[in-house]
Amino acid sequence: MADGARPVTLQSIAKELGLHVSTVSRILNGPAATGARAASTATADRVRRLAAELGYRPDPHATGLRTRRSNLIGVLVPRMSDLVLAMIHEGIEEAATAKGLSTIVVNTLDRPETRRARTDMLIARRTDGLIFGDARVEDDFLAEVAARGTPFVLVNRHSADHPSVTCDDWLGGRLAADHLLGLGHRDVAIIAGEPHASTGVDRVGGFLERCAEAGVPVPGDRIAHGGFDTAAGRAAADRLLAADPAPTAIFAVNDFAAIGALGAARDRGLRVGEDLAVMGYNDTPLAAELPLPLTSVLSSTHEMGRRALAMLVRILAGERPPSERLRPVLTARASTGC
Amino acid sequence: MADGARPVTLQSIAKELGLHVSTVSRILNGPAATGARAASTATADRVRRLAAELGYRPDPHATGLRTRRSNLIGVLVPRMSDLVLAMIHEGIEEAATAKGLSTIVVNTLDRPETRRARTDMLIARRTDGLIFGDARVEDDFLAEVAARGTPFVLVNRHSADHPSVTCDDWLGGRLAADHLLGLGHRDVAIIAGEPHASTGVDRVGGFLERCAEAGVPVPGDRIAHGGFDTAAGRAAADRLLAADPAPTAIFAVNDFAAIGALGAARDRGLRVGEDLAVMGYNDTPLAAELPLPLTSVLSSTHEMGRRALAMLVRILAGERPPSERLRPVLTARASTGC
DNA sequence: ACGTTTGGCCCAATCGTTTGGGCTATGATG
DNA sequence: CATCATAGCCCAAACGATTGGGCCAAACGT
Repeated sequence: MADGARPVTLQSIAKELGLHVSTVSRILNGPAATGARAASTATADRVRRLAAELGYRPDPHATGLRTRRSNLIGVLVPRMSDLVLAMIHEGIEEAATAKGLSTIVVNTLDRPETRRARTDMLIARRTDGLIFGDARVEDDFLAEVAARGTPFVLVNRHSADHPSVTCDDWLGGRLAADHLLGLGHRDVAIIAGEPHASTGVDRVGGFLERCAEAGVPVPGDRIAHGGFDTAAGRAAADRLLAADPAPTAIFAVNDFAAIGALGAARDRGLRVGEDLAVMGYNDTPLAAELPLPLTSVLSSTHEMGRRALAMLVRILAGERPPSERLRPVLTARASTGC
Repeated sequence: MADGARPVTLQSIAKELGLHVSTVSRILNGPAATGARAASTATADRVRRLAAELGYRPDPHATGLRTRRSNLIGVLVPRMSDLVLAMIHEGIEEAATAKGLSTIVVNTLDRPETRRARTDMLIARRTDGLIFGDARVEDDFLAEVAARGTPFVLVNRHSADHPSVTCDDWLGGRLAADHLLGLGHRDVAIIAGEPHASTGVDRVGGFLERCAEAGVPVPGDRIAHGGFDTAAGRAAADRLLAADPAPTAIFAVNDFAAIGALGAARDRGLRVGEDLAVMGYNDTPLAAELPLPLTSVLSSTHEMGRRALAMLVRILAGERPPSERLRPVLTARASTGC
């Protein structure tokens, strides 16, 4: 506390105590090993005490300049207003804080130019590493970033063999299919999300695989692509439900899209959970609390974020950790008649 | 592009061109005024060309060390998984990018210790200024931060006379009351959110004021406090609807709380829009797309974020801009029978 | 023809830390 | 008693950019 004018630096502490700045530096920050050799315990105590009293905080600019490490991690997400990404970021931040790192988050809006510009900016800021939450199925840009030598991991979506932490979306898709098939549905439709996101692609893939195993065909016109948000979900459901006969169940690869589907169903006078089964994905906090609780598949977003950061830290330390897939869990609720 | 080993610095450019580093610095960055006096246009061109070719990016650590500016803004929010804050942040980020600034966002979870720790960290990182999205009605901490000399603005919630950009929540509350009164409701209830947030307090205040003007009393047991999320909204609505007689309309100060109320109403067999009117606040993208579209009051979150950043920039420039209140707009939908 | 301006640069200090080497007593060792 | 290790410090050179002053020559004014 109690500064006001002059910032407190190693210099000021050193002078105050009649020591050399390097001595103070080693005491305050050096690894215990060096610290021990650097000064007597008595001196070290005096230094630490004064530093605490003065509220000394090393200048990250100076440190960064010298060490070439900023302790900053860049996080790129399509947009933070997507709840899933916001929760992942909370996990990232939690883990980062524990490691003394901070994050700079940027919204790329899933737009290549924005993404490139923001990535450039993050690298120009000398972030130590990046976490991409907006990987695309075919993603040359990532290879480019890798070639430039910037360490990064992917989260939520995977791409090629770049290190990533994701939910096992393929399995999640299978679980979803399993659930609907178990309820007796034989004519199911999918709101598939954007084709460039592995999340959607895998969920659909797993779903279709399971359906195929059960001998239930899902023709192409039962699959509607589009965005991950409510409006897109509503539009997609409108298309699907316009068919005659209409499907008896809809699997949306995202809770918000599922909510849109609920709206579309209602507009058609369908009773969801009876005439039509609807399920989502991610098990957002909202899903359980909706007027009509939504069956959904939980992907542990928070945990994904934490692990992504942990993985990045390992990479920064020179390791080459393998990608991770988290286990999804299905929770059945009223929207599928449970 | 095309580096690989040695980072490109002013030095490397200067040496390559047989110039002095200071000359290169002035050309590349100095204000046009100095730039002109710094070198001939021919030299300036050569420098700029080479810099571009080599992909020179000034080292922010070095710059920051020298200039004592990091071009980083710290943003503190209760949590980014609150859609309202996420959207505000998008606005902040947009405006920040345009000014060459970046943001470090942290979640304070509305917890004082977390908040203090994260603020310390942001200051230790030498952020140029802070934006608080988690101001409290009685907030000594802000005074403390101000006393330490850290420039900041508040966004979304105001407190004391600290500079802030908020929605005119009082007016918003009045609009809400106006709407319900206009529909003939004379027994209304409020899901009021947390008492430490000015958003909730003001919305309730304006609402009550308008009701009083209309001669419609709203007794204390018609006001339920709690969180801003769906679960809290459901719990609050459960309490309110348990009364006999039950209110005919509920004003929730937040869309998510309103969604919870929708659930509670449904569980009681009430037809929202007919037996019971429910309205929210913020006009989240979700509100219009819900199975039962929600009447809500729009607070331009994006704009709020942009303005908050603009205001902070002015403060950093030494000005003392006045606080701003943005105009809310009510949109009537099916949940109030429209 | 001889100041004086000024265009075009270069010098060097500085910001705060980190870190590979000293340097000097003191105590232990042979 | 000479030698050596060691504890406990100090020195100084970075890191990369910024910035108030020079300094020199060419152009200009009278």
